[in-house]
Amino acid sequence: MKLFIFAAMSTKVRVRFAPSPTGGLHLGGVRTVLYNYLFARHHGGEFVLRIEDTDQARFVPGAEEYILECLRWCGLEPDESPVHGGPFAPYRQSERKEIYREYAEKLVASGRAYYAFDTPEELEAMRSTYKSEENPSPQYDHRLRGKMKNSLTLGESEVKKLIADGVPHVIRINLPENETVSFTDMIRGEVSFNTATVDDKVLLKHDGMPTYHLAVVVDDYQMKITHAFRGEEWLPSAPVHILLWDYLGWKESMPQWAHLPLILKPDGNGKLSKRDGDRLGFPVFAMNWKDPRSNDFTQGFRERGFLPEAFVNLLALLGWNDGSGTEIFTLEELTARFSMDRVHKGGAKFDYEKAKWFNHEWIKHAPAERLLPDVKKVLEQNNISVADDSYVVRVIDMVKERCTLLTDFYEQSAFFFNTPSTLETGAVLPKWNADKEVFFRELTGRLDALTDWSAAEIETAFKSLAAEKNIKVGELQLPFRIMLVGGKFGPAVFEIASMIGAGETVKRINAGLQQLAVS
RNA sequence: GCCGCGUUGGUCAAUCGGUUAAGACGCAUCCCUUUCACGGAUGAAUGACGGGUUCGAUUCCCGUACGCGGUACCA
Repeated sequence: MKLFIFAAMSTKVRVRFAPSPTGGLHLGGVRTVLYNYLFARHHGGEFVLRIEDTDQARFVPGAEEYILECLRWCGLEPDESPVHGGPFAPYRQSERKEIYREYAEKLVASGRAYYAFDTPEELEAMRSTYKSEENPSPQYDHRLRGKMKNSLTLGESEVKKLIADGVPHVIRINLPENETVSFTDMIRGEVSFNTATVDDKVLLKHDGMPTYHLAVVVDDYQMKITHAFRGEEWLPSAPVHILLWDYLGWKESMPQWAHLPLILKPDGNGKLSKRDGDRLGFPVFAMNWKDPRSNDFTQGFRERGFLPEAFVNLLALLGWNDGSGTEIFTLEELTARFSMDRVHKGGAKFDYEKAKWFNHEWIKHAPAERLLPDVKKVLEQNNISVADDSYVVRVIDMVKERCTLLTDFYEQSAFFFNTPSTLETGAVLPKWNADKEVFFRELTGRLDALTDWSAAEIETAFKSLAAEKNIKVGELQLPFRIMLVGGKFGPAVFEIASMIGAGETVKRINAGLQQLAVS
């Protein structure tokens, strides 16, 4: 029993999301976070955010904060991160710089890696001299490393001298000539590669920073990561990572891998990019992102009017489903049902129409109180100030089924707050006549006399006058709507009249009468 | 070029050898509603191709085609 408990504790699930802070957070990135989060929560494990900022040239200030804010908005907070802290700090690779060199040197000592002194120009020269029709991109591999400037081809004393002289160099992995590396991917099953086809990846760069290949292995090991999920684009370099786990002597603690399918552009093929969103008119980033260098601005799902619940829901279903046919899930439900073996192998084209449907579903089913802060924000952005929250709550309940995006609440409910400035008179003009004009003129009097300003009373007054005048109620409802709303949309007219009050209703009728007369 | 991974309606997808091949989005028609929606009903639309294995293949195997990813001192 004791043993069992120990085993259970030692295999506690730990996963990580490891983005590089180079720009806005792509929807595919959020999905990777989600699957990590869901898997961790499902198994009672921990979710770590690690920042992969080993490329100083691509570092973008603000990107890390942005990523954290995205996770917060989605409700996918990490247990450990640069700001949350944790037992394995630091969580920024740039702050772990010294750690990596030691392991790289260890690999050199054991012959699994070597120093390489080739300059960028020399590498370029190598590529162009060996470039041919059947080999358009020559690799620094077992066939070519013997022809390059490295500790395999140079004498020991020369290598020592070069290093002592401070000549810039990198450390590259020394891959076997012909070995099969295979592993079991949680999504794809058995995957294997031959080392002959992969190059001697740089492990440690000339500036002392590790490349992703070294850093991901060292950090996953040190942070006790049990399951490593990443995009499918990493599959080809998986053998390098697996060999590294082996060469470093950590094979027993290597995480289980899962390579997630890509999210594809809706038209054509290929990975979905920010450009596709710009081109097709939908967001790709989770939140607004402004690149501090180019000042390039990109709208996010949040600002576009998506609810985080919907965003998370739609992302979960993009590449996974539980087989039941249900599509609307809360985070809690997703956590309970998620499993990696139901993740698809093939990439999924992003469908913005379906994304909007998810949001619409969430808005329709959300309690008005949940929507209140967001709706108030939308109204305020359109210069509608809200004094009475309970009034807005009632408005939300009346119009939410008509709102696909949060931003739709503006045009769907503006008439509850402001007198419409322009009326769509064209909708009633063709059938407008003197009888109707008289009806509305008299209607104002009847309404003024009402003691109980309820929708039912208004409707009764409206209908009995119509009967007296011998006009079909249906013929009168549209004009009434146009006067109150301004257009052919919105909830039941009598409800609207009841909401905006007697004075405002009469005022709008008179204004409408005037417009219909002059036009 | 080479290596790897994929491929069920327009899109997301179920099926774990035997089904009339679910369901959802979108689309169309109808009902409800004398607005717009919501809701309800109906419909059109799918296994890339060729070989095997099998009594039986969408499902398993092998090819081919196509697509994607990788092929950096980027992640």
